[in-house]
Amino acid sequence: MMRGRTQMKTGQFDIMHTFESAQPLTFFGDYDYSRKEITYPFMRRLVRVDRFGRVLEGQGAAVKDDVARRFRINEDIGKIYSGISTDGFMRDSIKEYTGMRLTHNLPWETTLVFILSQFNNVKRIRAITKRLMERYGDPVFDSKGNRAGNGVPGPEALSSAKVGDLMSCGTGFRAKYLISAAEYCSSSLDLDSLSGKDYPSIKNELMEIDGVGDKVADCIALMGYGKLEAFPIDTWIKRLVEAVYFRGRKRSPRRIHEFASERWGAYAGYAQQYIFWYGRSWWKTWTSKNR
DNA sequence: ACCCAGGCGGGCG
DNA sequence: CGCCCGCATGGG
Repeated sequence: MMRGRTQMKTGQFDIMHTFESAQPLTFFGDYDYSRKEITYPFMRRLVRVDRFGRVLEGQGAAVKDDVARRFRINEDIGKIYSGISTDGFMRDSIKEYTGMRLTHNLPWETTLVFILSQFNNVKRIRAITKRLMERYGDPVFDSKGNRAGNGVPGPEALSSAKVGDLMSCGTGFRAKYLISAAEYCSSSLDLDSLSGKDYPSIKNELMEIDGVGDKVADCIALMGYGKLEAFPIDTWIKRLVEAVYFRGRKRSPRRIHEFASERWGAYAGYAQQYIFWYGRSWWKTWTSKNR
């Protein structure tokens, strides 16, 4: 782990891939394609980050700390790459998306986004999240003190929402899950208090939330708590792992978890992110070639 | 018209 | 334990 680094080296951070790769920031943050800058809400302030991971907007130590944690600035990604470069598929995925980093977001933001993700698509998750922010989020201010939209609504704000109101934001059948999760996380479970616990404990606690199953719990553990050994298995990961590593034979999620843990160990979550994002385009050419 | 999308809970054998 | 089903909604 390198110390004292205030910005990421070129090649270690690709801000566009990081933003686009269907992580929480994709859903509640924004990306300026010409300036190559991400903006996102944090503690009622607008935070702006450039392609080197430098903070351009947002005052205070809390903001600086959040940026460093959120983009994993002090992480040695070269070490992780060598750990997950187990074969040609992994090397190709890293080559294609070099600099794509896992983000480490706030637990509740991550929970909200991935409850919405179930049986849904990336574009729609983003649209729904944006609508919930507009309707239920607290206002966020830029460095000049001007209002710059709303933040992600906390569990308190959503616990009193009506199912019908959430559905009018497009949540569909996920409305009831979101409300019960908000109630649970604003009364029984303080998500932030889980931060110091280990991966299995966190996952078990998360799965007590109505609407959070195995896959969503792994996503929250990975992208909301930074547990890099978590390996979320969605439909893409399942069929990609089966195709690449099991000659297309069906494998249960339990066996895929075992496989990922043995193969990529403490960095399985990073492997998962690269398999997921690279594999979606790989799948199209592979299936057309093998028909 | 039909199919699918970063799943989950509930019911069944 | 594994399997099957329904579920809201919008885009291809």
